[in-house]
Amino acid sequence: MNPTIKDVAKHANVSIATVSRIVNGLPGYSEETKKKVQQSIEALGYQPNAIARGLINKRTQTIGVLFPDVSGMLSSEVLEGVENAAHDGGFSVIVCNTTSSGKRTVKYLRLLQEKRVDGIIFASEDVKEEYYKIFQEMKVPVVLVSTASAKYDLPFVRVNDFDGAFQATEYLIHKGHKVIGMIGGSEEDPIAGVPRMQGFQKALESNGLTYTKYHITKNEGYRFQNGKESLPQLLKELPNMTALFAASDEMAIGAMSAAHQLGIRVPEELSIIGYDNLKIAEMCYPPLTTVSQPLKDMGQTSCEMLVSMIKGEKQEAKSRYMPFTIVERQSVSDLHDK
Amino acid sequence: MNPTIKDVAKHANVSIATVSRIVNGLPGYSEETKKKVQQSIEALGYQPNAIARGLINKRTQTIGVLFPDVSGMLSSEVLEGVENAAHDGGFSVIVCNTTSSGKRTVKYLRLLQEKRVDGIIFASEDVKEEYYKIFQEMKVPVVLVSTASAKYDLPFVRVNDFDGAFQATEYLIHKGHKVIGMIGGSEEDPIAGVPRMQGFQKALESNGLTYTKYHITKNEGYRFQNGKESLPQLLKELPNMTALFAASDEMAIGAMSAAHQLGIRVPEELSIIGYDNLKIAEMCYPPLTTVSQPLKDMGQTSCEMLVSMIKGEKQEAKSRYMPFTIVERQSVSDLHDK
DNA sequence: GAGAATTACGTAAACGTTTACGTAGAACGC
DNA sequence: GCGTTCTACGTAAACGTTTACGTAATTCTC
Repeated sequence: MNPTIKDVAKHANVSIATVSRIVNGLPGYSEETKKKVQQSIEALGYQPNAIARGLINKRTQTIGVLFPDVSGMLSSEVLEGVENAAHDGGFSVIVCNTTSSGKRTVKYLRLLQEKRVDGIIFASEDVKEEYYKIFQEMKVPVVLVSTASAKYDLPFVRVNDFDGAFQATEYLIHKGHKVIGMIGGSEEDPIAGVPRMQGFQKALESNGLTYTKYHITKNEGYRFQNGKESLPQLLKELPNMTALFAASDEMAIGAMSAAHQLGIRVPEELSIIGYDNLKIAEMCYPPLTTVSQPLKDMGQTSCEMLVSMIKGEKQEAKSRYMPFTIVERQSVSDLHDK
Repeated sequence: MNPTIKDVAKHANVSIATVSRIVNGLPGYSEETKKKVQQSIEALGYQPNAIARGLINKRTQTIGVLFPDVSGMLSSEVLEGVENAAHDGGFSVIVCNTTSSGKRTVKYLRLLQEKRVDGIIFASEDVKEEYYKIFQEMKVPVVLVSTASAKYDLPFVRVNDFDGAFQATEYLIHKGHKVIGMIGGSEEDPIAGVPRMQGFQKALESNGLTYTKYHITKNEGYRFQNGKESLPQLLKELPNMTALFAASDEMAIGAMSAAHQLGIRVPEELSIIGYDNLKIAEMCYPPLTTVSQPLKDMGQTSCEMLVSMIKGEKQEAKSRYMPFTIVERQSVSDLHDK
């Protein structure tokens, strides 16, 4: 098997305690023995065993990350940030794909509990009571990213969706649009669904434009297909609509795709603004104007928060709203120009 | 702290050995004590400590996955498959983002070694000697996904890129195209770069079409931007080109984007076929015809192979070429129809 | 130059499991 | 009824570390 600290000790003719001290940079040995031991380590190719270490330190230097959809573009950008910060902080990350079904989440949480992860990042999903109980049992820090919890006091990192939607809508209004529709998410979704619809509604109303429930189509998810199917619906309700706000980039691009098929030119006949700023937003044609969530940053800061909580620096890290921006590309036209 | 096996033993008035046997389903106790112990486990909320278990079993039930670009769409789809299979096999996955630079790869490999992962999945990157040495030191199974190694005998899971490129090109030829360009990857890349160019060349030549080095633009990467910049170049060399094969979907979509800007209609004036079949392939407009790599499947089977190697079922799992297919969408026109 | 403080180690317990081995009692064979 | 084989446990070592504590030798203090 791999050489252990004992082998090194024997080889260098010292005790294991001394080797341990040298490996961990603790004081208590001469320069001479240090060299001797380091040579033995080299010679044997010794690598400390993190498992044994974890057992005694009660620290695994590992965090768990739960995503409802690992392969989703949103998740993967957040993951990149998380992984980055974790690595910088000396942690590894175990990814768990909860597949947006509850049963698997609990299984994963139990697994992470058994593996004694030092902390958890929980993404894009609502925190159910069941989950929260396990969090408490585990007694490890948890931070929510791209979600939040009304019921439980857990630190989160996200953008203010109400404001984001509000400003996206006002952006369209300022471009001279008067009849604006929205492709929305789910009314059941208190995180990304409802606030974006409310922001949209508020923007219309505070700018003196009419708002009815027919201005929004509701969807189960936030996928391409949802957007594609929503456009015709919306068009039926609002035939003279000149612009629309989609609650996700995927839906926005779905709508663009539907528009192409219907022979509606974007942005000449229909302006579209999205939400997320995924990588695809600049790849589609026309490039999508959208509300940019700093996804990677969000992953990164959430992980930094978690790490500092683990290290005990901040017992109660406080939640953060991340800044969003509207990135202007070419899917929105300015009616004033005509 | 969390209750340990000792606490359970005390609570149930048995020895820790008995508790261990019951927890692990080994024989050697009466139904009566089993019940008693299970009740104690319930009462205390005992969860076995996987770290302690790992220490003694020399099995962590964890695998490491190395990607050069975690947030890339290709990686994330593969990751989903890997995660899935790992979970089914009772393993957790630690993700590592090697960021396509070598230095970090070695650091990660060392880390995985310290954490005593049971196996490694290595994706989309060339296996350098340095890495291979560590693989050997670690003495754990490794499987390559979406890559392969000429020098080292490591099992891989991938598609045959030469064939894929060949068929993609023939697809265009069968649609009546005579002047076909390619947006290629890197000549330095023996995995995804060279074989795809060779497949392209071979297809042209065996169908009696002219091939020159000007038929291919070479690129450092496989990204959107590479494709976008390549189209004008290619058009300069081949002004009467009617179709092109891009070595990745991102590049294909980059080319589509450039075409839009240049006022070239796809597919009427220019047909484009991609490679990968990422999710964006069906989201762009027009939807991209492309050669489909079963990304998720590849992740899944590579992980299944790894797990069975870990379990010792197959000492030497053999490499697998996965089937690709050409999925026809709307970015290629049939010249015979005119 | 004697006592105190410091340095440079070594010893052994602890972390939470698994498991080889031992053993007392029960069941069995005849 | 006596030896044998099971059954149902318990004991203790082992996995590879960290670390509190002990101790001998060295250095310092005056």
